[in-house]
Amino acid sequence: MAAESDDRTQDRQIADILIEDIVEWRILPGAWIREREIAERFNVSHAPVREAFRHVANIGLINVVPWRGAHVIEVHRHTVNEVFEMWKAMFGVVCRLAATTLTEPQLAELRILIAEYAELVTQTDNTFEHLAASNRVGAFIARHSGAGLAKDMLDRIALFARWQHHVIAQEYFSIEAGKESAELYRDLLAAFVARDPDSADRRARALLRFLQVKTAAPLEDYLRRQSEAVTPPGKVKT
Amino acid sequence: MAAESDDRTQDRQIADILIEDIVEWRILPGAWIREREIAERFNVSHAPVREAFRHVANIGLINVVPWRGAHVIEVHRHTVNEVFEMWKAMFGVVCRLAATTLTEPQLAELRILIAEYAELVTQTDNTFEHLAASNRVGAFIARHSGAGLAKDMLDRIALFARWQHHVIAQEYFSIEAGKESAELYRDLLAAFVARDPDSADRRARALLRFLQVKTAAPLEDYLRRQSEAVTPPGKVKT
DNA sequence: CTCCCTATAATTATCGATAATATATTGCAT
DNA sequence: ATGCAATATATTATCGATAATTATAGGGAG
Repeated sequence: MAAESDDRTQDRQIADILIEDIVEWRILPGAWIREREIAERFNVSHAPVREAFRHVANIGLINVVPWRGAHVIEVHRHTVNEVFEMWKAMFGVVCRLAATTLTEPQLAELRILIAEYAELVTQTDNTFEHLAASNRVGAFIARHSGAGLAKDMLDRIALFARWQHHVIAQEYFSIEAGKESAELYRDLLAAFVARDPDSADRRARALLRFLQVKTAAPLEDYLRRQSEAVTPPGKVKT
Repeated sequence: MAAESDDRTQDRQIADILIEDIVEWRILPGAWIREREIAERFNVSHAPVREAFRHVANIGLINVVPWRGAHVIEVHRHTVNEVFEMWKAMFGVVCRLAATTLTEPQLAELRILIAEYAELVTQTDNTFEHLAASNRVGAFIARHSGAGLAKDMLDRIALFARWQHHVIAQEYFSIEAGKESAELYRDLLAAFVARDPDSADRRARALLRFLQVKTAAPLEDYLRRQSEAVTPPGKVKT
């Protein structure tokens, strides 16, 4: 996450695995995670686990409360909206930079990535692969935009978005939506080619706005069902 | 930083002090900081210091490299620009939210804060107090905007900006600039009162853009002098 | 039966020591 | 004198144990 520091240290490896577990909903929102439990899982002392917790907490996926442990945060309606607003804004910043910094070979590579994405959405209906391919395009732009801090922040936000969308990925993605977003990616590329930062910013936002409206309804549905399902029995504690 | 977690734990306290030291340039950019040194300074073991380093590293002010320690990052021209772009974008997001969530009493309080700021800039020429008052206004908006993640990110970005501006605070701030930015704050408040998110977004950006153009020249000067002063002798290593 | 206080158990926070790693230094061969 | 290799040193990474803290369960009073 932070400028290619080697992931050889245990705390980084553990943090990455925990993050992946949370984002893929193997560890559910609201769940408490204990140092000891994780330490035993990885056969290490709890010291590196503590540091891993700090990493994940700084990403924002868990909340560490002193002498209690850490618990995964939950998905809320206004959080979803907030993440999207941040995502649009920060992706806009990065694309603005990218419009002036991307080199010709990088643009060529980006064109290929987008073409691959456009082809993928017509070939398979595995929505997780669609998402992965889409994320690959975004990550490529971020990586080569010359952004440092902005790249880190965008990565974090995109991680959050991935987490929130994971549970509804199968619903909101369709062939037509895939084609349309591929088209929007091509528009963005055109802005890069034209070296037009303002246009890149606008089109980056437009791309995510499309995603925003596509995901709004299914996510709303999910959250409604979720809250109706768990509130009657009483507060969950585990 | 992360949702009112108690600052009673040592690692949090140490992290906060280190952050303050860096932002106020008592620990200079590029400097290496050692666990042992900090541990002795606070009369603690180095375990909490490690965690504090993780905190500061996740903020982005230092870079932890395995088996080497941590070093404060340096100020670069493109970083300055990047921070401003992020700041504008994220402040825009938060103000967009604030336009719909700020309550009437909060708006009244905000009006007072802005008035205090406007008065302050005409009474004292202590530029650090100007900055502090300005930051108070921004922090108030962020705190009551209803933003969670966005607030955290904005806080981090504002911290970065404070760090980069600290060294030129005396140069870029003038009575006229203070008056003009107070006016821009009032415009922003008007957008809040009108409950107009789009306008709030635009005016938030305009406010920071004003600061951006005001700081650009002095900061450029500083960086030029800085690089001319240190490059001839050779690479710094401490 | 409910509420409050106390004792216990579970968990984290901190410490001190040891192992692992990278850099700097020294000696040697060229 | 210079470049390379082995060694020495300094520093971090990890571990195991102890101290500090919180939540909980149980008992007693109202």
